[in-house]
Amino acid sequence: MATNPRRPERRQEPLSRERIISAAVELLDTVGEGGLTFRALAKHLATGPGAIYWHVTGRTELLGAAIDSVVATTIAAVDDADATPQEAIRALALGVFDAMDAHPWVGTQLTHAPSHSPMLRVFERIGRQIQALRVPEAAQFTAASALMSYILGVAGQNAANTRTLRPDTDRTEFLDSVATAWKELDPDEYAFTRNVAGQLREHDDREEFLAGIDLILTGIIALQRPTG
Amino acid sequence: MATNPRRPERRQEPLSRERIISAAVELLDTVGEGGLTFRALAKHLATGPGAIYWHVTGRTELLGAAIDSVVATTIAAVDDADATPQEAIRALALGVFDAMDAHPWVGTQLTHAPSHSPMLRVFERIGRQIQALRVPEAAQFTAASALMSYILGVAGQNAANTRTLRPDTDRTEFLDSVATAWKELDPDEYAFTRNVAGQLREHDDREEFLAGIDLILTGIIALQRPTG
DNA sequence: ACCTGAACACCGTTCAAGT
DNA sequence: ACCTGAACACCGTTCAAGT
Repeated sequence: MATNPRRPERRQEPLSRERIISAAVELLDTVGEGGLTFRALAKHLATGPGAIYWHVTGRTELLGAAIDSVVATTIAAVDDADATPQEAIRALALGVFDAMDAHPWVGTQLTHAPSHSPMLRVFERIGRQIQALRVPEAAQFTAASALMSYILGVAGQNAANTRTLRPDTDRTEFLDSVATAWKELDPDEYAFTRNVAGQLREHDDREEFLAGIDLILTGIIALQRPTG
Repeated sequence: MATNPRRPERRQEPLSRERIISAAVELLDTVGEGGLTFRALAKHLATGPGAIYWHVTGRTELLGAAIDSVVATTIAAVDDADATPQEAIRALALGVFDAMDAHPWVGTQLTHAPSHSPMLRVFERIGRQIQALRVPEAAQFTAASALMSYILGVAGQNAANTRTLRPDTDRTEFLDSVATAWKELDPDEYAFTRNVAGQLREHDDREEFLAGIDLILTGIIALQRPTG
């Protein structure tokens, strides 16, 4: 018998940085940030924890590489060839939003990444559209940064929410529970919050996110220098 | 000799939730997020790690209480009695910004806090100004959320930066090094980023932050319903 | 009621030893 | 060159035992 039909541990390919990172992404998606352990990852790759260190310097770099790979793929997939600058920015922002939605840990790690390289990719693509919007040079950095910060903020909050959530509760159920909690706040101290609790219940995360982008875009367009 | 002039361990007051939290804030400020250990905290309070659990359910709650106390104090100190809505929002945002500056860990933990209560305080105060700006009811939630997300995004980035920084490097030195790194990026892939690298060098964090707030405020004011 | 600190079940990371 | 896995130096958290 030359080949064993069911090897219990298949060590298909040799270990590689690439395989490690994609296994890390898988683990992050399934068990969350806390579940990404060198021991768990090693088991997943049918090896010992030490082996990983040959390809990766440590946990920080591993997390960084994981987001980088996810964001890079997402950003590359956004097609803004025939779009107006505004449309392109919305498409880009939505791309990041959907990536966070699929991988909630991206939201937290986006800011934590020491390389900053995933953020830099987004920043560059936003910036090009800012230029296309004829924003004066001196204000271009501000405009692109504002959009970037907003996107990061939403990412962080979304990640925080999914982290708080029981894995089985769905969106509307969650929003309902928050809205109910808000309605029970002290009427004097939290008058506004109580008042908008209803809007929270019927809100769509993606639309709300885009509405925020549009607010900033309105502000940016007000900076526009004349054509010609 | 009734009193010992130099008691080596002074256990002034009994342990209390309050003392634990303020010791936690002190530790976070001095040794950072990673340095806040139950063992270190216990030593600081001249007790054992187990004692802390009598007053606090665990590390998550402790961190939450720590930001809550810092943000609550900051927010309470912001006086917006005689300000226009725009001025009040700027003052509020700057308050949070300065709190983050003094306590870099706040930036990260603001989103992580499970109670969300520090964010809720800010949200409420922003919201009241949004109402004063005569934003239509249906858009009030969006407007307040956008400002909130932006503030959180900047907070997160700031925290990430100070975390990356060697404790001794100062602001301008850091900005210079980032600007230099940006100038060395691939000219085709990062044309925009290279282009604004100069603006990064001469930028003021606080002003940049406020400029972003103003962009969003411009967008919000465009939503304004007519007076009367 | 509150505190103590040893003990438990984990971590990330290192490193001698293997192939 | 690459992998192995025991070992080290930590964690947060628990809990019997003390006051």
